[in-house]
Formats: sequence, C-alpha cells, structure tokens
Amino acid sequence: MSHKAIANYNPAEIEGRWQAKWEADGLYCSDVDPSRPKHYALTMLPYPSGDLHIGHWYAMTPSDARARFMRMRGYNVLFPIGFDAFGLPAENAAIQHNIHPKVWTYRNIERMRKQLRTMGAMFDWRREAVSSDPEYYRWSQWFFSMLYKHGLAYRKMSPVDWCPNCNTTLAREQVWGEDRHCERCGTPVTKKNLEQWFFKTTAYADELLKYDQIDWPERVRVLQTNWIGRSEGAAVYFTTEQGDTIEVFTTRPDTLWGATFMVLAPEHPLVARLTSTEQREVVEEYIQQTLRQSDIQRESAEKEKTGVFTGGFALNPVNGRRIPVWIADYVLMTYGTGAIMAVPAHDERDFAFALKFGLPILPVIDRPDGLTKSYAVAGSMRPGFLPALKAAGIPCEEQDGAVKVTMPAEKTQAYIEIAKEHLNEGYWNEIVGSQWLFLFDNGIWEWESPESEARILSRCKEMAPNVAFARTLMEMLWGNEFYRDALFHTEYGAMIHSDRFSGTPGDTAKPQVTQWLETERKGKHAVNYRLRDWLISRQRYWGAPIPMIYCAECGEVPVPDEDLPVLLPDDVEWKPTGESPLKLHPTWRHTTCPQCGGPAERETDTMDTFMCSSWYHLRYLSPWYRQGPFEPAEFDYWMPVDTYTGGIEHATMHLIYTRFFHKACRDMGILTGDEPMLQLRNQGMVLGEDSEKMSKSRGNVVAPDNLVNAFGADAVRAYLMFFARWDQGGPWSSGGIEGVIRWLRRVWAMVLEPGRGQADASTIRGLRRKVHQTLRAVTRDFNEFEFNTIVSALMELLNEMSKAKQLGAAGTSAWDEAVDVYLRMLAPVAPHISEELWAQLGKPYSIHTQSWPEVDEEAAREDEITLVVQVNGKVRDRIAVSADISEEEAKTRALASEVVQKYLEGRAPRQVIYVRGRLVNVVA
RNA sequence: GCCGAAGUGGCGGAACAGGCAGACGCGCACGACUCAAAAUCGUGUACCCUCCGGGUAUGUGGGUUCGAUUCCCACCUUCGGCACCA
Repeated sequence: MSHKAIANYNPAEIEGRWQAKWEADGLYCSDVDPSRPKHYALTMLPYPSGDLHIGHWYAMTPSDARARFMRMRGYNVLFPIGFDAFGLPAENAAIQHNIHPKVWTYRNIERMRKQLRTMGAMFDWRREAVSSDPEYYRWSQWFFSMLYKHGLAYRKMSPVDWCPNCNTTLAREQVWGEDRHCERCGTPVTKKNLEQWFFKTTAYADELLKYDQIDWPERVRVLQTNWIGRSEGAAVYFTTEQGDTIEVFTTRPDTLWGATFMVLAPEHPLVARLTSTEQREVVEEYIQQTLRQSDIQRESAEKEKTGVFTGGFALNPVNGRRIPVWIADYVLMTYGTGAIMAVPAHDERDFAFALKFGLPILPVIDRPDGLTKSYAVAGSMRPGFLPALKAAGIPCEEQDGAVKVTMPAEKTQAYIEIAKEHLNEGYWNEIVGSQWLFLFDNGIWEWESPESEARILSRCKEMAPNVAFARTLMEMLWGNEFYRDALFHTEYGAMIHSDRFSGTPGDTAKPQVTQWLETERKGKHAVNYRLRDWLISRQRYWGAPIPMIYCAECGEVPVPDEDLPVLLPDDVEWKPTGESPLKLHPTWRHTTCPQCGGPAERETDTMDTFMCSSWYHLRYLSPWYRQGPFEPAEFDYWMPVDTYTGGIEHATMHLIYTRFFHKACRDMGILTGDEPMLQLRNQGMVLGEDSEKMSKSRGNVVAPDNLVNAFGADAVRAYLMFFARWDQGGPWSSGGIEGVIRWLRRVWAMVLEPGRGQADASTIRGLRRKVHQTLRAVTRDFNEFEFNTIVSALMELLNEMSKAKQLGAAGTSAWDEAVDVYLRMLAPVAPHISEELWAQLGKPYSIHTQSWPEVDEEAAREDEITLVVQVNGKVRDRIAVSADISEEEAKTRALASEVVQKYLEGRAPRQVIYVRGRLVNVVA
C-alpha cells in the first residue's frame, strides 16, 4: 500500500458542501420537457409535527434513491415535497403550549424543511406546496364548490362519531380499534347529531373496486375491497299490518320462506307506528337504553342479544305469513335499510336471537352434503338400538346418555326402520334432510308447512298432559347443541318448504327468486355497500373553511369562485369548546348572500384534512399558478403519478379518497384519466431496538438528526435500505448501522488508495464479470423496490474488487470501468460520497446527471460453471465444467464421477436428469 | 368469527422460472498490528455424530416430483385489517 496519506471519509464535511452546491446549481429542478419521457415519483407528504422522524427517512430516502435511479435511466423525474399542514395535532399541540396553531405549524415546517434537506434528497423545492397557505386552500375550497355544483357534496343531519376529548366529529376511518377510540388521542368516541357535509364517495363504489388500470399491492386492493364491502342480493318489500312498507336488504333471497320474524333498528322511523299500546312502554325504554349506551358498551365483548317485541306484525310477501316485528340493537340503522327479515335457520345472529326469545326456526334450505342428523335421548332407547345402527353401517356415537347419528341420505329409510323398532313411541324426533320428522305412535309426521308448528306443539300436549314433556321437547329443539347443528346452517343447498321454489338447486336459487320478486313487484335485485359517504365537516379551527353561505331567502349558496379563498381569520379562540370556533368569532360568520344581497351567514365548519391531501399531487405541478388548481400544460406532461410511495396505514383513507377525488374531477371535466397514481408501493415500519413501536414514553425513539451527525446521511440512507425488506420494516439496530459505515469507509479507501501491479487475464475477466453481474442484479432490484439486496450486492462487489486490487487490478482499464460503474450504482443510495469520489477522480460534475450503465452481457457471462452432481436428489459431487457444456457431455462427466460410481455400486442408473448450466441428477 | 400477509442460524435477512439452503451484514471466536486498548485487516461460525466422512435441517403433518424454502391439502403460531354489514 502507498504511504501517501489520503483524507479520511468525513461525511459531515462533504455532505453539507455538496448539498449547498446542488441547491445553488438547481440540480434537482425538473421542468416540462416533451423531448424526454417523464417520471412522476411521489412520496406521501408529511404532516409538520415538528420533528422529522426516522419513519420519514425510511419512507422517503429509498423513494428518493429510486427516483434518482429513474433519472439516471434517462427519465425526466419529478420528485416534489410539501406539507399537509392543517389538522388537529396543530390545535392539540397549540393548546398544550399556548401558541397559535398557525405559528406552531409554520415554525415546524421551517424546522422540517431544514431536516429534510439533510437527507440529500432530490426534492424540487420550487414546487413545494403547503396545504394551509391561502393560495393552496383557495383551491381546496374551489374543489368543494365544484363537487357541490355537480351534486357530489350535500348536507344532512346525521349522527356522527364524536370525540369528547378533541371536541370534534370523526370520519368513520378515524375511529379505531375494538373499543372504537379516536385515531388521534385514543379517547373512546360517542355519538352526536349534527348538520354535516358529505361527499358522495358511494357514487363511485363500483368503479373504486376496479383495479385493472393500476399496479397496486394486492394487500391494499384487498383492504380497499373489504372496506367498500360490496354485497349483492335483493331488496324485498314487507308490509306492516298498518299498511306501511318496510324495505329490507338481504343477500339470501333464497331463504325468504324461512323469515319467521323481522327486526328493526331501534332508530328506525316506523318503530313508533308499529308499536302496540301494550308494548309501548318497554319499547320506549329499550330505545332510551340503546341511545344512552356508548358504542363501546353496545359492541362490548358480551354478545348476548337484546331486543323487544313491538307488538306489531308484518306480512312476508312471498307466503303471506304473519310475522312479529321486533327491535334490537344488532340491527344497525347505518347499514342497508335499518331493517332485516330474520331467517333464524340460516343466519347465525337471527338464530341466536330466536333461541333467546323462543321465536320459530324454520329451515328452508337443504344441506348440500345430503347428510342427515338425528338425536335420541336416554330413556327412549330399547336395548339393541346402538348395535343395530352400527350393523346397518350408520355412523353414530354415544354421548351423555344420548345417541348422535350423522348419516348419508341414502341410509334414511333404513334408519327410520331401526328407530321405529328400538325407540319408545312418542319419545323421539329427528331432523332428516332439514325436514322435521316427528315419530309418534310409530308413525311419521312431517313438518312440511309453517302451520304444522302449532299442530306439533298441540300434539305434544296431547301426548303429555303434564306439559313437562312438551317443555323437554322444546329445550331439545331450541337449546340443545346438537339441534343447533342440525337446524342451523348457512350453506347453499336446494330450497325446501318454499312453495313453487322447493327443489330449486342452490346454485340457481338466488337469481331465480330475485327474478320472480321483480316480476311480482315484491322486490328487486339490489347491491349494498359497507362504504359510506365521506363526512368532511369538522367543528375545528385549523382547517380550510367550507365555502358555503346560508341565506334565509336563497338557502344554501356556494361562495362565488371570485370570492375565494374564504380566509381563515387569525383572531379566533381556537381552543375547543364543542362549538365550531369560527362560530364564536364576533364578525366572521356574518356576510351577505351572493344571490340576493341580503344578510346571510357563513358555514363555520372547516374541512377534513383528507380533502387537502386528496389533490396535493396536483398542486405540486404548479404551486405558483393562480388561474386554477394546476397549470394544464404541467398536468398534461406529468400526470398521472407513476410511482407513489408511502405507508400502508392510508390504504382505506387517503388512498380511497384520492381515487374518488380524481374520478369525480374527471367527471366534472377538470382533468383527464381514470386513476391518479399508476403504481403504489408501501414501506413497512421501523421499530425501536426493542422491537416495539417507537414512542417517547417507551424511550426507544431513534432520532435521525443524531444519526446524521454521528454517521452522515449516506450511512443512514444506506442502512435504512439495507436492514430489512423495505415493504416489511423491522427493528432498528445500532450495531447494524456500524456495518454500513464500515462499508462506506472501505469504498472510500478502495477508490482513493492507489494500487499497483499487473493483474493476470483471469483476474481482469473475473472482475468485469462480477461488475456486470452486479449491475444486472442492482438494476433489477431498483426496478422491483428491493433495496436491501442492492446494498448487499454492492458490498459483495466491493469485497471482490478489494481482492482484485490485491491481485494488481488497479490501474487497468477494467479497474477504471469497475470504479466508474460502482460509483454510478452507489449514487442513488449514497448521493454525497459518490459525488465526492466522482469529483476526486476528476470525472465531470455531476454524477447524478450521468446515465445508468448498460450491462455488458458478454462480460457478465460465466465461462466456467460448477456442475452440481446429485444422486437421488442429494448433492454428492461438484464438477467444474465449461459453461457451454452439452447435455451429453455433462451427463457423461457426472456418471464418470468416482462418488457417483460409489453410490451406483455397479448398477446402471434408472434415469439421468440434466438441468442446463446447473446440475445432473442421477436416479439410482 | 371473517379477510389478508408472514414463519429460514444467536439476530436482520438472501436464495427472482421447482435445481448447491443460509448470500450480504450484525454478533461471536481465534489470529495479525499495538506496551495496551480502540480502530483496521485476516480466518472461522446452522445443528448432530466417531470431525476422515456421514446424517439432520427453511413452523407442524401429509401430498405432487428424479428433486420442494419455492407448488397442492390440512393444521399451529405471529402480525395487520374488518367485525352483530343482514
């Protein structure tokens, strides 16, 4: 080694210097250039919480590396940044520190801008957008007006989730967990009834379910699909005895004949009219009780069904059966129509309800597997019952003095014969193929119509005048575990006990019944969604004011476009009182009606911040533009977003909203294209060293600023790419980053320390092979977002290059090529050290505007391969052979192996398998 | 309960057409340099056995195949989402 001293790798010195130069040179400014293909790389915009978290680095620096890679591949890359600056945390933090939310927010933004610059990311800061700037929220308001004018925004009184701590309404998506707590502060939510603004997301439910134009992770697509929750079925019209229509939604119209009662949500509008005088008191009490309960109580672990009978009846439209109408809190006013037909034989919840309140259970769907079930109680059996069943080959088991029988349909007749002989008369019953058979007096009585239910009960009484028997029978019927199993199932089998539809096979039952309902005008095909319209009203200060005016004469009037933005006043009491702070401002809400000029009042609620973040990728295109939300020429060139990166936690919120927003804007003629973001990739989460989620209270927070000071941004970037699969994340390791630091120091030394000597041809050939093989792997991994293997491949190549240098490769053209390619591959990962080394080698500024190298396939080709020789699938030998060896030659060489001969013991192989360039498997 | 993902050394992870399991890094052990330590460099490091050479290993049990971490079936565990959704 040379004695000439080289400077040590000092990231603190070189990183600041290059960042300043890149900034001054506008190296990362991206402008419209139709002569080059564009690539819009977007990373989710941060909330200005005050400090850049390691999670921000984990999300952004690999995204930056990929954007840089795309740039070197010849794309004109846009990689913008901004701040999602409105929202609750600003107010919460402001309350704590008694500082105005605006001051708090902009102070944080200033701080985070500085921190973001230390990443060395290729952000185009000219395009920065801040959602709380009036120039930004002016257009958030404009979009609101557009949605309103196109009938996609509407106002209604509705019960909403309310956080008593934050004193605000929450979107459904902001209520988390089993105990239904506030996403922000963790407080359990309650309900409140308010006039609220909604966007009609449900109008796009079906289109949102289509993912054929986008390359998004399966995981996100599944989450969105479940969130939207499309159910297909039928709407069916029941009629009350008062003559009102109750519409229900069901996914199982084929079970309509089994509807033995109805249940309405306690809040259902028809409850009052249905309730009989006798029941009025209990019904009202139940409703009061339901309302008093918070959601936590209502959905607590105790799943015991509650409910009360209204005293009213309705008619089942398919068979005219008069069925009782109940109310129960397991029926939700917020899903479907708030009313259900209850089919206890084929719906678990209805079954539980029927068991508890003794309501009839009528199976109307046969078991598709054809198995029948029976049950005989102790005391009813004459000796020999069990042996007789076994002799007949009928599967049965004895348990708790009872006999359970599960038999195939074809054994039914045999079973009945045996039962007649061996069971005491009048003491048993069974279910065969979902048909109730009562065997009394050695005769069979089939329950084939609902009316026979009453006949059975009266017959029971006849037979057992002391009523005890009837009681026992009922317990067996409703309360016994086996009978549950026999009675209740949710499969799709042939219809039974369903008049003309009896016998209809399970696979066609639903469409046939639906068709018939439509022709009879008793119902229609219907689709229901779990997704609800997007509630955007917030009774908070720090948000974009909803640009609406209420006039006594003209009603709702949107603020005219030329009057936008509706400015958020600074002199407001922003501490939460439960009222919208803007309502308490002395003058702000008073205005004049844009239509009639009379006195009017402004809407005092502000918008959900997800509204602001639904279109920020559009504002990035031209934050300077004043004639619209974005400059058309910029849109036409850059949109749609090619690569969107961010956290999975936005799968059912932001990522649904922004797709809805884009589609709505398309239909309003504001923009073109069906999808805003073509490709989505999610990163995982960085955990603390204790494998727990990082939190201040746990004291396991890793602060990126400290790391950057200690090791440099390049090392932090590289370690974040290396330490885990990017989409998975994992625990931080302070030992792990040391390994990456060592690697960068070795790169530094390898490039700068002079080497000497003359390497032989095979060293040179080997060096070039490794370089180009690595290039191939790194290129692929960048395309696939597999950052961890990029770093390991570069480490591996460094090891190889160090060896080659020892062997005297330095100074050759192959060495120069290797270093050149190495630095280019390193540039996206570690932009500072690669730029510095590039400059020290006297290469033209900047490495980041260089092109990505091309793989030299000839150089990457293997000359010699290790042929693996297996005997019966086990590796027994390895032979070095030429890479272009023929199949015949390979097999011959393998069979000639001494080891193989040993295992063959002189026998001829039964089969010899050859996998080109890899192995020979000798099957003995 | 329903939907989804994942289980590989002491640890993070690799294996990208079904074809050498454990790349790369951390940690650990030994060695070199040093008065010494740190740093750096080198060597080794899945487990078991008699250490020549074998055997066993990718959550568990089956299956397909000449050959399975990879494909199929069942189960177990962990994580994430939804949850009385009719």
